[in-house]
Amino acid sequence: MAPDQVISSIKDAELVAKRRQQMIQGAVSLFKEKGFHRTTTREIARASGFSIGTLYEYIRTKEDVLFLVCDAIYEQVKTRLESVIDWWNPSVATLEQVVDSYFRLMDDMQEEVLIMYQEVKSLKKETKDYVMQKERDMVTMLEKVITTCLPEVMSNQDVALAANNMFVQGQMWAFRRWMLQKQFTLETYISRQTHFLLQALSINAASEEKA
Amino acid sequence: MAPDQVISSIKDAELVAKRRQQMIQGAVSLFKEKGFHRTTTREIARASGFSIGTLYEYIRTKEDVLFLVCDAIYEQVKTRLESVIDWWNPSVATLEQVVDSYFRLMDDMQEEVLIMYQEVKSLKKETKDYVMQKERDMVTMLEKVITTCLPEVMSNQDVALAANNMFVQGQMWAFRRWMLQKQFTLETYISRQTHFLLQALSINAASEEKA
Amino acid sequence: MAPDQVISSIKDAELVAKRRQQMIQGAVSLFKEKGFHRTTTREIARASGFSIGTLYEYIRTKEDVLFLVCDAIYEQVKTRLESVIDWWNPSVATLEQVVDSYFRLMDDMQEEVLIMYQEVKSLKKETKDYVMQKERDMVTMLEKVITTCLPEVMSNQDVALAANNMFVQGQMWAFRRWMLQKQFTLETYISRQTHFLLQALSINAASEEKA
Amino acid sequence: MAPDQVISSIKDAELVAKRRQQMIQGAVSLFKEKGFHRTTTREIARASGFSIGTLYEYIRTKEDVLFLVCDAIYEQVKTRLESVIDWWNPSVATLEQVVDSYFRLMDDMQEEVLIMYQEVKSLKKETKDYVMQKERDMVTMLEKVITTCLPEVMSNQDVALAANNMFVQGQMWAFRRWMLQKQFTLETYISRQTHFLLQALSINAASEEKA
DNA sequence: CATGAATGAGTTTTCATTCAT
DNA sequence: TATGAATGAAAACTCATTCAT
Repeated sequence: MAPDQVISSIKDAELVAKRRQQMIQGAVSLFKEKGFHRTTTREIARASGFSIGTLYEYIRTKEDVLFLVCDAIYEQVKTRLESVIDWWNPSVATLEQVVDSYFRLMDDMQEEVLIMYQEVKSLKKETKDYVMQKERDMVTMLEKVITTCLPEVMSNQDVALAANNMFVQGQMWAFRRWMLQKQFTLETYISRQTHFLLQALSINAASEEKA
Repeated sequence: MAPDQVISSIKDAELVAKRRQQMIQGAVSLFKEKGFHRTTTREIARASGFSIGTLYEYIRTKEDVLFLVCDAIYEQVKTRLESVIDWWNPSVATLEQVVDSYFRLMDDMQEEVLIMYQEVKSLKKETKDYVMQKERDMVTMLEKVITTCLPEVMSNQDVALAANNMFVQGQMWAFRRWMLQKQFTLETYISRQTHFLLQALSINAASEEKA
Repeated sequence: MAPDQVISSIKDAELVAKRRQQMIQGAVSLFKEKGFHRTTTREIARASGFSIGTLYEYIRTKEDVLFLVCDAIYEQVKTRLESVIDWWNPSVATLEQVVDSYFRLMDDMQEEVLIMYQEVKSLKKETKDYVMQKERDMVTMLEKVITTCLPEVMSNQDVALAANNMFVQGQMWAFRRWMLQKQFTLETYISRQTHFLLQALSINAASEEKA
Repeated sequence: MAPDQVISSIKDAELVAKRRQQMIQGAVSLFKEKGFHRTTTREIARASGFSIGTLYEYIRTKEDVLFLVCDAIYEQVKTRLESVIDWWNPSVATLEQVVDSYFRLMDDMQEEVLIMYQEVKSLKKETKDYVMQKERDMVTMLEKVITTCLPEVMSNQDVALAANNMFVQGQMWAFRRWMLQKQFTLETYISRQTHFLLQALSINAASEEKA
């Protein structure tokens, strides 16, 4: 479960998990405040509650911290999103429910989403790919929800597009909050975006059917 | 027009403009490649064709360069977008035309869009606000196009939301290219997004009218 | 016999000897590879087959390891050299035999000789003196061999010089191998050096006799 | 002349030469005192009379300093040795003169010779090869002197061996001073070594001639 | 006796910025 | 105006050593 791309000199796996948990917590709050590049490893150590030497017993490089953080965020989003989907009763209402939950999740995790958006690029290719795969997985999950919950048959491309849009619109609530959160409450934002989404989808489907 | 937030020791305004032009050009290509933080001022000076000493005659801090770059990018996007809008013949076709142009513009400026998305946060509040105002202006412009071109009457909120969605979907083509550009050509992306957008809007309008 | 300059917290002397044996073996192969300074105590512990904590039960500082290693090497050289000398039948042939054995010994222990040459200086005065005394002992031994085996009477100085030359020429085979071992096989090297040595000595003796 | 393996960010070549001269001087005295590994770059900078930042304008890594130092030492030895050889009047007396000068040179540069012997190994292969080539050149020079100055014809191997012996015996005066300089004055050392050398060579030649 | 997690002083290196020429 | 040498604070990372278990 723990990303073992990151090598630790500590043998006790449980301890590694615990310390990394502390580390992620400390680092996230620092990254929120000042970004990855402006945060020093010493600050991370201090915020995690241990010494710089100890920090480096659990990671190899500063980038490892970023990776751990990004991975943890994705994992959290993914877990929470999965827990909400009721695969057994597919219906438009279910879809609406998922959209609602997802948007609320994004609201909860605004800062974390920002970190992802702005810092993932600093990961080196290998680890970036790993993290992005998780994002792909989530979009795929949304695609499945859409396909399952909507009665109309849609092209794969349209499903993909809708899932992407929905995914980004959720994030948009976080990374454009300076703009949106002046004009919208979370409730109206969810409601109007859901409305748009469903109208676009059903009509789209309907019009495609006729054609 | 030139952002005079940034103070220069040089008197000759024309020269300042010229040197900053060189600077922006050099810096953009470096930021594309390695991001703001990993680019050094020496590299910027070299890429701009002058010495580090000269660089500092035209700016006060490294952040100034970032500001100049961000500002220039926004200015460029804004100018090109404005040039395309035909305010005198509002119609759905005009709207479609604007969407098309905007998406193609985003395609052209993928790298620059990425810089914006990932580096603006490194600006200090004051200058960040300045740059974001430009983004606000652009969304406002899109809102006007929507209001003007669509026959139906929509709530301000829905217009704002549609404009934001459209704006972000354009950017999404750039910052999610690793995902989207495997599945879509630019043409199909534009076509399906336009389709979704219009269906959502008109249906939305229609349904609101009835209500 | 075991260098008790180095203090251990462990009481059981036999165990101390055993562990230090492991330690020396591990350290020598590491020092050969990367030198004393570039080798870490953790690596030494691992190569010795126990933990870093255990390592420090048997030594006080990293330098102690170096001392132990140097001491062991000298001890080994000394022992092997002593074992070869036949004090009961002094003759030029015996001398030749000693030279031959010594050079072959140096050939066997090239890496160890290199460690000595390059790292002894890192010992602190006290321990360095201890180690160097062993070197002095060996030269003295060679002096005795020379005096005993050669019929001619030589000045103490000349004997000392000859012993030193011989000693260094043996080491030279190791630390100048990049140069010598392209031009000489061990056999020719031994043969020519022996030739030089004997000619110098006898002639010298002869000439001195005359004088 | 200056080793341009080592890259500097400073353009003014003269300045580079001057600063490196300062650097070498500072570093040599530190290396003499505590060796390469125990000397910090900050100490080198201070001893050179400039800041740590400036130090790094003239080199890339700490190892560069070592290379510069080793190179300078060799260059100095080589130059001084060359200057002493009188190629126009080859004779045994000339050979003796060269030996004498070389041994005195080694006496002058004892500390530097020690640095070479103990630290060259820390250079990376590439630069080590470069430095060692200089040593090879010097031995070659000695070989030429021997061949030219001695009337007898010797095998190449014997010439090479004699040159190596002579070379190492000079260095031996430096790196075994703790042993030798108690028993010998420089003068007696030179005189006896010369004696040995010549006797070995001529007799050798003589004996070979007979054979 | 053995272990290995914790520590933090110390090391090399970078780089934004200044200022004399 | 233009240059580029000089600066030093700050950063990432290492590693000998300790000590609780």
